[in-house]
Amino acid sequence: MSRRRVTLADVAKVAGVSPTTASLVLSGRTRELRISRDVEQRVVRAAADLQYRPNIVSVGLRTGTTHTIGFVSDTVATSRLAGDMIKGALEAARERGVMLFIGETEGAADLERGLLQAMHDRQVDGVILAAMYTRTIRVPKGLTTGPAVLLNALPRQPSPLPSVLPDEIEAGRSAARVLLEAGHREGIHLIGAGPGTRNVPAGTVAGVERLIGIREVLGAAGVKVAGGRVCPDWQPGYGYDATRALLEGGGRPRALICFNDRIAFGAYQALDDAGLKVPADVSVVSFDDHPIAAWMRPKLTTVALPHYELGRTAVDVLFAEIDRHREGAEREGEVHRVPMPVRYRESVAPPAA
Amino acid sequence: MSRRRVTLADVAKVAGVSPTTASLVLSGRTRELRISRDVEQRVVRAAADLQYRPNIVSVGLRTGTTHTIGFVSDTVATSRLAGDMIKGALEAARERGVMLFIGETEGAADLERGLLQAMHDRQVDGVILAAMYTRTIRVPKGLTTGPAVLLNALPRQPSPLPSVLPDEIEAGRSAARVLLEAGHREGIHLIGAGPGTRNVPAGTVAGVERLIGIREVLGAAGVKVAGGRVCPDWQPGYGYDATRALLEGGGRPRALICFNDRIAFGAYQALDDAGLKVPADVSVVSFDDHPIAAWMRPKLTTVALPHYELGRTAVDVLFAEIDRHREGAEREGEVHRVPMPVRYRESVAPPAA
DNA sequence: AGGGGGTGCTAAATCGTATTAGCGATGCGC
DNA sequence: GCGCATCGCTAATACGATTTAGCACCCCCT
Repeated sequence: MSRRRVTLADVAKVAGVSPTTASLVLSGRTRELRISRDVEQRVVRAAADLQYRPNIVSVGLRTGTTHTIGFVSDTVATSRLAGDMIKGALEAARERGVMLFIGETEGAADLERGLLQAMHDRQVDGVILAAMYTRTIRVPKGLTTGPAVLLNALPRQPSPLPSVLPDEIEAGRSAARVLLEAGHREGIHLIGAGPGTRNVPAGTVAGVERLIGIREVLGAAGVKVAGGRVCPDWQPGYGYDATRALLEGGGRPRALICFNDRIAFGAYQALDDAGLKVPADVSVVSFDDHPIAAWMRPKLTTVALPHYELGRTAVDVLFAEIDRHREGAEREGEVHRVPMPVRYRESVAPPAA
Repeated sequence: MSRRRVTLADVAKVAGVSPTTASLVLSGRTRELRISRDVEQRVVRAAADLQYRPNIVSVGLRTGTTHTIGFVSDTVATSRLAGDMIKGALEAARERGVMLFIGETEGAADLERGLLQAMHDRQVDGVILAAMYTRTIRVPKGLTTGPAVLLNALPRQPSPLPSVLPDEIEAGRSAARVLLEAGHREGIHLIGAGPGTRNVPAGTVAGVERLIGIREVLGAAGVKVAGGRVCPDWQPGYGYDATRALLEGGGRPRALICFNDRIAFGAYQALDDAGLKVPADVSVVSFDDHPIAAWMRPKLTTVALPHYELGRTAVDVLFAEIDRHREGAEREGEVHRVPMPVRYRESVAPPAA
C-alpha cells in the first residue's frame, strides 16, 4: 500500500547526477559551490516531479537538528488559558517550520524527568518548560545543557535560563488606573488577596505582583485601599464567601478589585444576593480575561493574561537561545515581560453621587 | 558544554564487545541468539553505568518507527474540552512510551496538508485527526496511506479509517430520562435545537443525535415535547434570547433541555430575569459538563462530554490500527462510541404540584 | 608540450542503530 | 585424524541525508 518514500537518491538518479550534487542544489548551496545552471534546473525539476521531501529523521541524525521543539507544562487541561498559550507557541513554531512535542508533568518530578529525557532522545532543538499558573519552579538538571526557556515561571534558584512572564505589576497598575479614571477614590476593596503584600495565597507570584502595582498607583494618587480579603484558592466559591463576608461585616464597597475572573464570578453572585447592582452600586475590575468574563452580566472589565502572546514569545526567545547556543555565546537568564492589556467592558462606572 | 551523547558504540567498548552484541543484548534478543550470561551482564552493566539511552532518531531511521504519533486538530484553544482531549491522548501515549506531536489547522485545508506532511516527514507512527466539535470532515488524501484515526469526527465520504465519537444518542436518552425520573411529563422545552430532528444548527452532528435520543425516550414514555427553539450558535447570548422568547411567548415551561451548558448559562439568566427559580419552578438539564456547569447556581445537571476518555480511546484505537497495518490486515472503518455520563447536580427537581 | 589554475562534479565518510550473513573455536562421532 | 554441527560472537551493510576531500577536464600561458 504505502509506496516507498522518494529519497534524495531517487531525485539524483532522475536528474542524472550524484546524490551529492542533488543535496547541494536542494540546500541552496549551488552558487557557492559552482553548479552549472543546467544541472541545477534538472535537479530542481526532478525534485518537483517526484514531489521529493527530505526525510527529517535522516537530517536529524546527520546534522543533529530535527526542526522540533518540546513544550513541557505542568498541565494542559486546566483551562482555556493553557490552550491559548499552546496555540501561540504552535503558530510561532509553524511559522518557523518547526513541530511541537507536547508533554504534561502534572507537577510530578519523575514524569518531568522522563519527558525531558524522551525529548532529548528525540533530539529536540530546544525545550519550553511552562507553568500554567505563574510561579517559581526548580529548574530540572539537564535542562541547562541545551537551549531552553521558562514560560510563566521563574527559576527558584539563579539560573542561566531566560524566562517569559506576564507583566503582572503593570497589570496591577492598570486595574487601579481603571478605577481612578472612573472617579473612584474610596471604598475600594480587594478580593482574593491584600490589603498588604504579605496577604496572598501561598505560592502565587501573580498575587504579590498585582498587589504591588495596585498599591503603587493607588498610593501615588493618595487613595487608600479600604480593605482586602485573601482567598485560599482563587475559585468562584471563595470569591462568593469573601464578598459576602465583606458585605455582612458592614463594608460598603464602591469598587472591587478581584484577583481573577473566577473570584469576580463569585463576587457577582454575592453582590446580587445583597441586592447590589454592578456597576451602578459597585464597580468591579478583575484579572485574567477568562472566557466567562464576556458572558457575565454586566460583562466584566478585566486585565487580560496574554496567553497567546506568552506562547509566541516563548518560541521567539527559545530560538534566540538556540542561535546563541550554536554560537557558543554566554547565557544571560534575562526575564521577558509580556504586557497585559485591559479589556474595557461594562462592570466599571463612576461612583454614585 | 554539552558533552557528547553516549552511544551504543561507547557501551560496546566499555563492555569489551562489538556494537552488534551490545545491540542484541539491549534489545532483549539475548536468549534467542545465544549470548553468554557473562557478556550479557557486562553489557547491561556498562549501559547502566554510562546511562545509555538509545537515540530514537537513529532508531527511527533504521527501523522506520519513531515512537511518535501526531495529533492534528482544527483548534486546540477553544475550550477546556480540547485540553482534556489532548490530556487523555497524552497520558495514553505516555503509558506506551510514545510522544505526541500537536498541530492545529484552524480548519484551513492547506495548513492541514502542511501539517500532515511535516508529520510524515518526521516518520510518525500514526496520526489522530481530531475535531473539537463533533462533525463530519473530508478525509485528506494521504491520511489513508498510514495508520490514522478520526477523533470526534466522521468521514464525509466512506473511508477505511476508524473513528472515535461520544455516544450522543445515548446522551440524549440520558437527558430525557433524568427529567422523566424526576416526574416531568409536560412542559418540556428544548433550547438550542428541535423540536424536530431537522431543526438543528448547520453542520452539527451532536444536535441531531441528541435530539434522536431525547425524542426516542420521551416518545416511548408517551411524553410530548412542548416546544423547541434552534439557536444559530450554541452560545450564552442565544440561549438567553431563545429562553426569553419562549417565556414572552406565553410558554410556561416546567423543564428545559438545553443543548449545551453555555446555552443553559444564558437560559439561567433569562429565567432569573423572569423571576423563575431553578429548579423549583423550572428544571434544567444540559449537555457537555463545561467547567462553568459546576459554578452556576444552582449547579447544573448535565450529560458530560467524555473528552478525556475520547483522547485515550483515540490513542488505543490508533495503536490497534498500527498493529493491523504492520500485519497488512484489512481496515474496517468501524466507529467507536464513548459513553457520556450524567453529572447529577442541583438543577433538576420534581415539577411543582 | 608541459605546467598551473580554475571549473564542475562525485566518491566516500559520517551520524547511531538494527540486522543479515558468516567466522573461528570447540566438541563429537566414526 | 577428519568432517560436521553447535556455540558465541562480529563484520559489514543499510537507513537517508550532509559534507569533506579530491578527481577529471579544459583553458591558457610560456
